[in-house]
Amino acid sequence: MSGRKQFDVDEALDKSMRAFWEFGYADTSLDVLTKATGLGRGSLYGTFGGKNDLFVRALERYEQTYGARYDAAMAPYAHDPVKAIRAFFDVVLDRIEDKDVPDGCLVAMAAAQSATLVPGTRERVAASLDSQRTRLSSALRSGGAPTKLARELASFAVAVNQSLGLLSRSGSGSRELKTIVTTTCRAVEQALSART
Amino acid sequence: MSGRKQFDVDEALDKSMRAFWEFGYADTSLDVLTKATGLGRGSLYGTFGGKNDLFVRALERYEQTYGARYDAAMAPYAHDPVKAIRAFFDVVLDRIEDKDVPDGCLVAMAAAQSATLVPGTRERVAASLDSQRTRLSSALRSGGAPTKLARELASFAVAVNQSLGLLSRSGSGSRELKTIVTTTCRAVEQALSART
DNA sequence: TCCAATTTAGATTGATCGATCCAAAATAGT
DNA sequence: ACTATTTTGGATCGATCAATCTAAATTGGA
Repeated sequence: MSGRKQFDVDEALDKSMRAFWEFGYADTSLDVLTKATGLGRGSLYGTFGGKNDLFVRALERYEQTYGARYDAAMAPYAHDPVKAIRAFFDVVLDRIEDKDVPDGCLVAMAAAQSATLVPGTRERVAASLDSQRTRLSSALRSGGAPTKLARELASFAVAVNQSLGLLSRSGSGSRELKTIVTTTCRAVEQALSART
Repeated sequence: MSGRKQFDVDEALDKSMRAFWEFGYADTSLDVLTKATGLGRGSLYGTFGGKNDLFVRALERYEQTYGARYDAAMAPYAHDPVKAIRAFFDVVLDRIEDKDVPDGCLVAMAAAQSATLVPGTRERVAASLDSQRTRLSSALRSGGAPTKLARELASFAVAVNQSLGLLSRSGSGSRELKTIVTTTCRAVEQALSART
């Protein structure tokens, strides 16, 4: 081998992301990572740094990938906040039902494990949650919701979203998750309409 | 020492519960447990069996302790479902603010770590979530909600409750948690009133 | 064609894990 | 007072962890 990488870095990152997503940080051993990517330890360390660096990269990739999907799904409903929220949750439900990808949500997983992550990484996860709040909040505001209410409802929706990721891990069926989403969207709708 | 235990079994269980609650299953090593309880490994194994047995006992203790508080708090509102739900969440918020006890929720923690628990324990956690759903559902029904709606709203409230435990772990302040609870209670209220 | 540069896979290291084991300690019953 | 019984704390075991290191492999440039 030579001065050229023998593997696709992006593909390796994607496979690492799925491994972390499936098993969480602590239980994704380097053995799991080498098997998932097909690479040796040397290649992983040389390319990404340590395990935590790789995890942060995976988080970023996750945020980027699904952040783009959220934006795309919500874009058509810039002045219909309820539909925007519904579109947001539909992306989430689709992802949870997607057989090609692990259950749950990488960010929810990371949040639940905050206490045992490498110190700096905890803030990284919190930032990820915050960016989600911001996304939803601005979607609601662009639909006419007052700032304070938009923030409250965004907070609320992010909370529900986290629990969807968590519940789908502990045996809840997609029917139950859908019911929760429907209830949530109704709540948002009524909160907004009560306001006008 | 002799045929009599030299320590209070219940106290040791309580301290173990708090350790699991704070660090989660995987990151509560036997070293942590021995330090938390002040006992040696021999005593822990002799009294409780292995680590997983102790964890299950801790889960049961948690469920029993807070289950009783939920019941007590909701009892006065047998025919006011909205107030009952609010009382439920007030217990949760009180617990989260309680300085004597770790952040978050042991069940939420366990649910998030389902994938890496000893196989039989996962079902135990799911059962715990289910008992919470049942509790809320019957409180709603006794307040006059139709069965199906009661189940839906109970599911919804359990989901929000899980996320409170999760968010409090990843840096959300109690103000944000309170807002989420308020939004949730409003949602329940409106869902119930829309029904009549 | 051959060497320098770089990647790679696997061996290795020190630490930590859950679990087991054992000798010392201490009381209850005789 | 003495012995049998049980508890106790620490030593120890094999396994696994993240991380480092090394030698072989490979190809681009001279």
